[in-house]
Amino acid sequence: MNRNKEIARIFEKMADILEFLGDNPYRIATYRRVANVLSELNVDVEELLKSGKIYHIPGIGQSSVEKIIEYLRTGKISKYEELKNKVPEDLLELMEVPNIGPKTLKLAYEKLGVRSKDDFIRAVRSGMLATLPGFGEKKLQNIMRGIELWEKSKERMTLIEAFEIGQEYLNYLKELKGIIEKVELAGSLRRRKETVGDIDILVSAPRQNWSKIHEHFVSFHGVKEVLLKGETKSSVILENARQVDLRTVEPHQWGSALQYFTGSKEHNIRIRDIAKSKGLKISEYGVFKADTDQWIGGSSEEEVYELIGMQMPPPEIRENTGEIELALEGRLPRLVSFQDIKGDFHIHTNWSDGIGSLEEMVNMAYQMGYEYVVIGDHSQSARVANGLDVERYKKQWKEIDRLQKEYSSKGFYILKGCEVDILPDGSLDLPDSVLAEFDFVVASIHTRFSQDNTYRILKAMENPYVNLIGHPTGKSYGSRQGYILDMEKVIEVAKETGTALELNTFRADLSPEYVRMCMAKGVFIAIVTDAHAPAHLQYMHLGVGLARRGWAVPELVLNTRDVKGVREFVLRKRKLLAAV
DNA sequence: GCCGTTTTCGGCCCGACTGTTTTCAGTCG
Repeated sequence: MNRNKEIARIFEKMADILEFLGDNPYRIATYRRVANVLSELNVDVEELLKSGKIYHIPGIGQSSVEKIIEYLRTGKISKYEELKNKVPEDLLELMEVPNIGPKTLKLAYEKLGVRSKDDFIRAVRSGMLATLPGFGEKKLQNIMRGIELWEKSKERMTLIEAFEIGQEYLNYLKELKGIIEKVELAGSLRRRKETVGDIDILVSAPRQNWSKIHEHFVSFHGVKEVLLKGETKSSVILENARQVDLRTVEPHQWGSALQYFTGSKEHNIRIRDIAKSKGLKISEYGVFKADTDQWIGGSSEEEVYELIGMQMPPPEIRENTGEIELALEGRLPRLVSFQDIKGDFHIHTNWSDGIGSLEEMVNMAYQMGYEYVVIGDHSQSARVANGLDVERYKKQWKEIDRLQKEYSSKGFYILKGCEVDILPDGSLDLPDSVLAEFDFVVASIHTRFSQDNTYRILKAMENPYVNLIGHPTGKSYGSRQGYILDMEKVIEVAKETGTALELNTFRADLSPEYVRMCMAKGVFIAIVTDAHAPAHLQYMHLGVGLARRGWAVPELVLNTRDVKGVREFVLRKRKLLAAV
């Protein structure tokens, strides 16, 4: 799986270099597309090669296949080795900087002998860049600001952070009651991507209101800088260095605009291509007849897709990784939705490292409209997290029993659970005799992140009382890479033992690719919030979004089961491994 | 570089904003 990403990275680099060199833009787009396809792939590229399926992946042609074969055989791609010598790598990095593109870099490289990032910054400061044609004072300022911005915000926002900012901005814009018609978050945030670059907001309103809306938008209290402000488009930087973009369209353009600004780019390119083949043209302003430019629709997203003869894929899967083909055939699966969720399997209380009391946490779960919640406080070896020993778990159970009496009449169940540590040798932090008394057991790794932990997880799954592997990859939102793990093996053993894998909303652990692998192999996932405070439970809908990105279907999401179904899941494993 | 119910050659998604121009190039999404 990692090889897919490695090859993808090389194709991405080659695209950058070719762009710098001023190569054919369509070849560059092709390289980027290959990179995108490879990194989203849920099967190892060598397998696709063996089965010949790689030749049927749209976007990957003969020439790319040859490069992939070369990489698998030699570990290198000669075309890349050759291209690498044509431009200093340090300089290419600057392609990520806002307001600096290939043309600017090329010019600086050729006319000023700029060879590195520092060279470039010196050339700006010393006024050398200003001597080039087309570089006025404003442009230089923008470039300098771009560099500052880039250095400050190299890391992207987590989905949760982006959602919170987006929601606050949304509420602020809704103050313009009667002036705006509809307002919605778009872009990668709407697609529930694990990380978000900047926040896109779309508003529909009659044209005469637009300038008032953009004025209001840039006057938001958290705005530090206005990057641009126009009639249809504005862009601001907030105090926390995050960027927010606003687009305005007329009410009848709402659907086509929302479709367009939701993306992904790869998805939209295909959509427009399909429209074109049917004699239509799609832009953010609507669906048009290609020959006459006559507007034929686009007030709703459904209508846009219907006009080009396909189902509407949910935003979360609009990545051009197979959803378009299925939508054209009318065979999109029904993905899990928040309404299907009946409980949360992994929350903490102030018995360990949470800040909510047992009662507060349970009450919040009940308020969420759930049927049950699993209390999953840490076990003893998690000392920094105030982990519980057997005696304290038993005390907690009494408290749960007391609370349960109160909630029984409401048809709500509090399941006794724990997040038991998987120790370095793969054994568990609590004896089987105690584990057997829990209703539901989550097992997680919290130590030795730098080693291959496959054996620990496999061993934990072999335990008849372990129902769910907590944050299986150890990843935490890109900030922590996660340990080395043979996920294919983990998924295989999860299937054999009847163990579920956790999709952890806070960490965005279990990537979409892995969720798709689980779905393909018939392995259950459980979406959890890992809440450490009552309010955290509300992020469940974002966890559902992450699961949908992995094409999760309700049948294989444990949270869609009622309490009886969950107990059956637990019992089935115990029987399977002959523990009862 | 990829692709084909008009095509194995000749196309390839579409538009906004900015800055430096005076009709357009560069960058972005």
